[in-house]
Amino acid sequence: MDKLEELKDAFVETAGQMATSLGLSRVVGQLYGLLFVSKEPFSLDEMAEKLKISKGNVSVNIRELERWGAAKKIWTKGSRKDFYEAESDITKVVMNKLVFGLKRRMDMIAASIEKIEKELSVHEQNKETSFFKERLNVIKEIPQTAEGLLNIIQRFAEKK
Amino acid sequence: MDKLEELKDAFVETAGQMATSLGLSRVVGQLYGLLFVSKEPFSLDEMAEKLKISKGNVSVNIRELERWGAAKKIWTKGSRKDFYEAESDITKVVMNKLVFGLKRRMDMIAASIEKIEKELSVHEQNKETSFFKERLNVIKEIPQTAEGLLNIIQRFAEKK
DNA sequence: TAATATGTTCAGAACTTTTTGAACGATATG
DNA sequence: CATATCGTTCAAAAAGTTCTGAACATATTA
Repeated sequence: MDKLEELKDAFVETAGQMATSLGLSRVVGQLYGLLFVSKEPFSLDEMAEKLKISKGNVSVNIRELERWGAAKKIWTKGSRKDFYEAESDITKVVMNKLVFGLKRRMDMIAASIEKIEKELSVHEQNKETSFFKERLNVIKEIPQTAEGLLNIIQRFAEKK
Repeated sequence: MDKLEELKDAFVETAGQMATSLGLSRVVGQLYGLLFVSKEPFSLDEMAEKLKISKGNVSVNIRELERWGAAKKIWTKGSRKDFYEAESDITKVVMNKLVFGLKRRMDMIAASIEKIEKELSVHEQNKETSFFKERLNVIKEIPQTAEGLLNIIQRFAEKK
């Protein structure tokens, strides 16, 4: 195999690992990597062929990338195929996706804790409940802290 | 069932979700939650009973918590059982674990990319390789950016 | 309109992760 | 020393996740 192709493959694999490290799907990372190092856009079939995965798999994951704004469809004269290319300013897109997702989860957790706290306050008060309340107050700080951090990260990403 | 027990169960479940959101194991989160809202330490069997999971499962996961410094074994007079209680200053511990893990992965990725870059530089130079190089330079920023962010987070956590 | 070339869907297969529980070793008790 | 009570281990089961590919829908071409 061509040495250049080998290096591209290695890059695609690294992109897959990177995605995994960020809690995203491996195939999504590989697809993005593939498009990112190619000047030419690729069709579904080409992507499936290059990554040795099924067309169905590509179809689902490429649309995921499109949904995030990380890949875009290219219309090509004289072909019925959908071609895709990488949106090169990916960092912001992925960052936002991650930050937004984490924020949402933190909000859900904060809501759960508040609900418990509220129900606890209408419960009979005794030593056990007051210990529980104390603990809840400690734990409540986590989503708050996380929220603060996520804001910092977001500002950091926007500055870029 | 006792209302207070119900609320504690809800809390334990929330702790499990929180762990999941941070990329940790659900059971580890549940175990920590269980210990965290209990004044009394628990034995293996008690934890298994409360969470309705096997003793083997508890054994493995409680040691994980212990390894992180998030739970500690309590010696109790007149009992052969191991009792555990929550280390209450968990935030820093978990934060460090997460940050450290992410840093390690980013380092690995940075190394992969550098390796590719190096091999590319000894390859014949043409239009295609220079495009590839350009792209590599863009992607190289990601682990660098992440590293910077992780440092910010770490400082943030230490301030707490 | 029929045939062809696409992208999409989703049931089941393949793979991965988590959990169980029986077997085991270690330690305490009688 | 025999028995009972622990915690640990790990093979196999269960549950969860990802992938495939055949069936299908839609659009294009002849």
